[in-house]
Amino acid sequence: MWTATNSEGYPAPAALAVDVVVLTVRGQELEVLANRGEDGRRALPGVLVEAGEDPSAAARRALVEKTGIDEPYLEQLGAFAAPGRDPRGWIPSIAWLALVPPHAEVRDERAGWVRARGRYRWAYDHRDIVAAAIDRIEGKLWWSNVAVGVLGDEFPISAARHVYEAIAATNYDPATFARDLKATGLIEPTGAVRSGGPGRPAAIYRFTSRELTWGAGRRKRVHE
Amino acid sequence: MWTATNSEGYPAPAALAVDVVVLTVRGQELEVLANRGEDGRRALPGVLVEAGEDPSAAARRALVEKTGIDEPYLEQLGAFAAPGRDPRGWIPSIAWLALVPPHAEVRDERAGWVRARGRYRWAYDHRDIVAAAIDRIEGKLWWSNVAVGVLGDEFPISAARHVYEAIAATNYDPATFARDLKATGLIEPTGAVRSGGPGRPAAIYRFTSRELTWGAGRRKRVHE
DNA sequence: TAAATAGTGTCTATTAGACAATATTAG
DNA sequence: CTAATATTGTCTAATAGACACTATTTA
Repeated sequence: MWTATNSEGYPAPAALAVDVVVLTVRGQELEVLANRGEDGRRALPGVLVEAGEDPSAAARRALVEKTGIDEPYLEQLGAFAAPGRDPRGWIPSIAWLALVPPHAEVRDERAGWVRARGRYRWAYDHRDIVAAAIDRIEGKLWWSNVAVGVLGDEFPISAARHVYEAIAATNYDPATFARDLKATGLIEPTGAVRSGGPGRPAAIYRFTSRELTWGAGRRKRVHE
Repeated sequence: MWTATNSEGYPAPAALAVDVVVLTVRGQELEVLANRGEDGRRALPGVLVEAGEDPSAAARRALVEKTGIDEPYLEQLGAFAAPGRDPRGWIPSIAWLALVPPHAEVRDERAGWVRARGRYRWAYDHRDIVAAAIDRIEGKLWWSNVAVGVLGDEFPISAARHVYEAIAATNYDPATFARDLKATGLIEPTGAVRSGGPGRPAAIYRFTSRELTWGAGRRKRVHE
């Protein structure tokens, strides 16, 4: 059991942790990066915050340890600090949501992608943290360009649709989806088209900004 | 400068704090409870989390110290833990949003209500925390029953309108407001009516639940 | 009575979902 | 050609804002 006492003589947290919910969309699934522990429980990537370190930097550090991603979309989910959450001692955690492209390299062999909505046994309070991450991204999906984290620089609308469908856990009509995504004002055509498979070549779009931006809010179906 | 070292020999946070953004609506204004410091800067009510204490309990404790409120609407805003945020040392803070009725007693004579959107000098990073609180409540206003924290058990629609207008910083048409608030499904008529001043007596409503509930989402104007 | 507030009804522009119809590619 | 995907266009129901009009109270 880790303990700490501060210079005033009072008990202090033994450490400050960050845990990162790294999400991507692979195939038709929203997936989360998880370590498999010895006891079969999954665990989120995490590190302890160092003295003088900004927690967002620690989250980025945890992410780089597991993947090659250096500039992810990263957003704070909140603090998870219930007593007893960490068996090592009093260690509050700041949870983060990261969105990365599906081709992100996974460096750690103990880590792998699992379905974000799957029913696994999670270590600590990581089940709650993953649930918070899914809620957060569902809520922001149609109001911001969060999906920028998963999509590459340039993409056809259909690729965006697959990402949105996986996050929202629903299916969108291709025509209506394209109309409504364009109406957000978050994407713009590059002018290029992409052929390849069968079917009419698709116009290629990009997000007008890769920073977090709020678009013309849209109330779209989520789930089913 | 407070410091701490954990049992493993590494630097640890000197303490864990909570800060609470206590909001209410008085008159036509969204107001926040603030302490006035010696240097003229405002500061949010806050306490240090005790060992073994749940941070939400610490937030409630900070609130009870300043007001007589025992069962506020309380929601976590997130962790604020940038290095140097607290001159006393490495003290991460978990920020909370509390919504209380306007008649809440203020016990501490150094504390008082100030306009939430006013331009004051704030201590620490409290300006950011207050801004986060305003963003949060604006965003949830028409999607949930958060306003339950400010309104009493029973109220006429006009009282709800004043609260919503202060939070959204806008004016709503009374007829349209009533129609749309009822359409959320979050309120129900008590059957009672209230007369008193001039004008037709108003039907009295209550929230169907005083716990946080999500209603039929509504995209309403905010600001102006 | 006038003034004030509450509540009903209506009109319009926008929007989301569904889906028909057309366009353009690969095989 | 057929199958597959992209894109345009149309229809409808729901919704938000505006506002006219009616209802009921106090002074």
